[in-house]
Amino acid sequence: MSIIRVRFAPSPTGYLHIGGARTALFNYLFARKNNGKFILRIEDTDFERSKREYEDVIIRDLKWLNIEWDEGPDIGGDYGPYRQSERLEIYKDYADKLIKEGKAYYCYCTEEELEIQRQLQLKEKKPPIYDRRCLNLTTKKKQEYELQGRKPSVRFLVPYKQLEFQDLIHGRLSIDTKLVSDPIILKSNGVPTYNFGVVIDDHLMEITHVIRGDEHLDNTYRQLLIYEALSWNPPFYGHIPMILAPDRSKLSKRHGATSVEELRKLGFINKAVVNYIALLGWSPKDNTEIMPINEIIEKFDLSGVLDHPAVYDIEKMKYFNHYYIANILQNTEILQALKELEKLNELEYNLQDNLKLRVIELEKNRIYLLTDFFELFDIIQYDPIFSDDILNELNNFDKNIFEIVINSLNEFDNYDDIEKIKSYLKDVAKKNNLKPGSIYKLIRLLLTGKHEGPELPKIIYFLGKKETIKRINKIKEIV
RNA sequence: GGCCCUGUCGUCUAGUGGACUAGGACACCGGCCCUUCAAGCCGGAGACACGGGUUCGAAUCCCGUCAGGGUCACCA
Repeated sequence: MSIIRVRFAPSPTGYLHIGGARTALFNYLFARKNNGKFILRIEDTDFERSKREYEDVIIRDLKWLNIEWDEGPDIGGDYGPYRQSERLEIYKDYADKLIKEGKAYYCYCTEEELEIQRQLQLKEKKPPIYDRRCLNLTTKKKQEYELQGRKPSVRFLVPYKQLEFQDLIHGRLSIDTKLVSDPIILKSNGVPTYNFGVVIDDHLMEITHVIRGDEHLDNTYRQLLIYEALSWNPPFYGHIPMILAPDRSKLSKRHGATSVEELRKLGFINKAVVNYIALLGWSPKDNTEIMPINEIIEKFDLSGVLDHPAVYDIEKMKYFNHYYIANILQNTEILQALKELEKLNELEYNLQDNLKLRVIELEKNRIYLLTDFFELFDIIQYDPIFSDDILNELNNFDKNIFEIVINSLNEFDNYDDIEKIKSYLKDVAKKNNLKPGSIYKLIRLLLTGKHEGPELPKIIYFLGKKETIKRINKIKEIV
């Protein structure tokens, strides 16, 4: 039994999004679970749209998710190169071989001609299938085209038959290949198209299992046919269901945060994201949800992957994030993530690690996104900003309560003990026959300019006596 | 339009002919706690798309209908 080899083969035409990340993750899980190899291959044969910077972003984001590959463009391997743009001469030989054997043919049709043809067929409500007008071109006609300056593309000649294969997720699938149009395998500029490139590379890289999105289901038949023409054994295929937007349409930018980069900027934790997307279309036998990656690997089973699409629900992912922050991550891990996040969002808090760590410890139970920590950071680092409404509210407060609050805070000394702050404030209220809520509200407003936020004793604790008094005196002058 | 795939609470799912009064999680609603917003704890509401079969028995098997998605590029 040869070793299992899988791959993730993105084209660098955009950011790594949730769907791609999940496909990569399932390949990674399958490889790790079966002690196989996971390969990253860049499919950059579309020179118009491919950009090196996208490749960099994809690699960076996969790394952020801790999805690691054994071979790839950045680290090399025995089956390289791992960028299709660096393998161009390989494909041409195989295309020539197919032509020589009569399994492929030159096509001199221009893109415009093909487009007209397609529209015509569509208009007649017929499937847009290439009519093979270039299949039996005479030498004379070919020369004529060449003289016109036309450069031919190479089309694969689809043999008509009933074709079926066993999909790892959907089971037995079949189609009548009469419905499959002869695909172009080499563009007129000599660059392979997707359907040809994957076949050649998957074979040469000895890929054993192709795990990819459902949108490739129909491509599989074309690819299977090419394997057959080349007398190669095809890999196993597993088509995982797509991830849909809440409105059940294809997930895209307009549906909010769908790229890994955006999620990171919002304050998601990599482990939480991985855990969540692993559960999109798959669940372990025992229905556990929160699992560290090694447990996911251990429990992962491709046959347990569902065959119907899943809707992406960022709210549930937020809960996972909350759970990881509150219960799983070490404070130092959170601190590290916070630092990266500050850099990413171009924020700078001049707070010592020690202080940040204390904020983390005291706040992590109520935090959903890492960015939520910044709320308390802001309070500590910056003076409050008062809106007119808040100023108004402060003016309407009983001046006596003002005095009581200021005096009490001045007399108090145990600012380094949250419990003592808490009980002290309670006592102050009691002694003066006030509802605790009223003085809490006032102090909160004075210190932060807001109605909501972290627990008040915590705020006072982090501000300390000096800063607390300073802020109160400052606002007192205005009101 | 052809072809292909799919259909369990709003969402992710458990379920593989009897253990289903259909279980869990997020979200939602209510309560407790309480100095705000939360978090936490407790409770509640909420689904087998529809119609036919097969069977003693169907969420589970078959057929049809409807609905959703994918795909039909010199994009991947």
